[in-house]
Amino acid sequence: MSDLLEARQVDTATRILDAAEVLFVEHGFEATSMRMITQRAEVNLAAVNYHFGSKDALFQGVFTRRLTPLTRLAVQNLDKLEAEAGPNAPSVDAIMHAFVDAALDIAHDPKRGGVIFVRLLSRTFVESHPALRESLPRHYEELVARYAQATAKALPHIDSNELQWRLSFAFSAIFNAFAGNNILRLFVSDPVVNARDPRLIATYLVPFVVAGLIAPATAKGA
Amino acid sequence: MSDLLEARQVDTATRILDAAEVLFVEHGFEATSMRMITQRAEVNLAAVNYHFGSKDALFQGVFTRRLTPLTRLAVQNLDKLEAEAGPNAPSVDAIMHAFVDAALDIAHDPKRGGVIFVRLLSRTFVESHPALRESLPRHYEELVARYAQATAKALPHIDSNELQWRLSFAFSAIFNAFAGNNILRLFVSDPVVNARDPRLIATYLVPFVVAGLIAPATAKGA
DNA sequence: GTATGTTTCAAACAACCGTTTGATCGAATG
DNA sequence: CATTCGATCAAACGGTTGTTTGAAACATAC
Repeated sequence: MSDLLEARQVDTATRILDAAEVLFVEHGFEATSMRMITQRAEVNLAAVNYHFGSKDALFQGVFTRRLTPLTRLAVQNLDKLEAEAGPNAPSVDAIMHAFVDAALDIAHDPKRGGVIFVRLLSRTFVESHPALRESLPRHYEELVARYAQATAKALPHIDSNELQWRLSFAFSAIFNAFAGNNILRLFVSDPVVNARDPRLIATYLVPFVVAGLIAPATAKGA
Repeated sequence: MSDLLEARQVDTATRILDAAEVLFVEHGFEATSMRMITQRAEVNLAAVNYHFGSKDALFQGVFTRRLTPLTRLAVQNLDKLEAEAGPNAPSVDAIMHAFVDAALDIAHDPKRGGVIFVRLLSRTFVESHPALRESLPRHYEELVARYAQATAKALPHIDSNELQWRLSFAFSAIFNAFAGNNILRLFVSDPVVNARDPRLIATYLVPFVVAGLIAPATAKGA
């Protein structure tokens, strides 16, 4: 068959990954059934187990396909930043931009998952599913260590305990924002803010978390 | 039988609510089965449907029991704050403390749900389950309107669009922190920070979100 | 004591879950 | 052409899901 006309007929495994990616971010892992996935991918029900082994393994497969490009990009951005800064520490603003820009790049590139994967990744971080509690950290260890270390260098007056809390808060805000969870929408019926465009979100997001990170150290003897 | 000795034998419906509260926060709504709930509550399987009608309705029941005291307390705290400030606007720091203190009060009072309900509430906000997407906003409308309005008065130089984003980020950080989702634990194998005591969290949390809220307005023509 | 209305109970319901099976297809290899 | 091997398929697997049923147990009122 002419590989020119029918080459678009994508791989079965890829079709499954694409379908699962969308459904997981829409309904969550537990609420997404095998039958929903295979139906959307237009493949046989048994195809998931044949190609991936199990539903849990498929979940991991969805991530391993996308995760490496993202972490590599985020680390590259930080590398470049530190190279430019030379002996000085890059500013917290620049560090946070390096991270968020990596996510934005992915979000605008459908071939690397696009906004759907960014939302799925964020949602998964927040919900923390057991099937990924072991595999995800391995992918991220270097990334987080590098960013935590860079932030610590930029903020030497914040003790490491408080800084770790602040980074935790900052990433909470970042991941929730990218996950499309406009928390206000949960209780305000008609929110002014409803855009899901990550680039727009980042405009307001970065200054917010930077301000929180660089705030004066909390008094110890409270 | 003597109501003195056996009065502690609590209501069946209450036993179900208590059991469901714990299980929902531990495993999430979807992953918690009726049989898990009734087994923990030591009641018959049919009791849930008899007393609440359905699993979804039980989910709502878990919230309506606890939500009113929490929102009332949070609004009371804000009332008191504004009364003290007179014509002046309370500081953002005081406003955020009013909200967080309400959550802390609940967290330390087992009779109003304790830390378990605070975590469940936070988790539910983040995950946003369909069964509550309609009922929760009604409970919270006044609360959020009041706090948003107070914050707007304290920060007149921030336009309402940006302020709504910032509030969204701030509540993301707050709810995630109380939900016990130490995001860093997801990728750092041995986090320095691992405490779940809400009062300890709040020590670092409030300064962080306040700094983010009161940061200079983002330049518009970027 | 009898009748009334509420609560509890074991059992079963249909529907769905993730997974497995064994047959069948299709293309590449000898 | 025959064989082999990976991919696809309909069908069924055992198990769990939320919910319903009808009888039994209970308390309350007449």
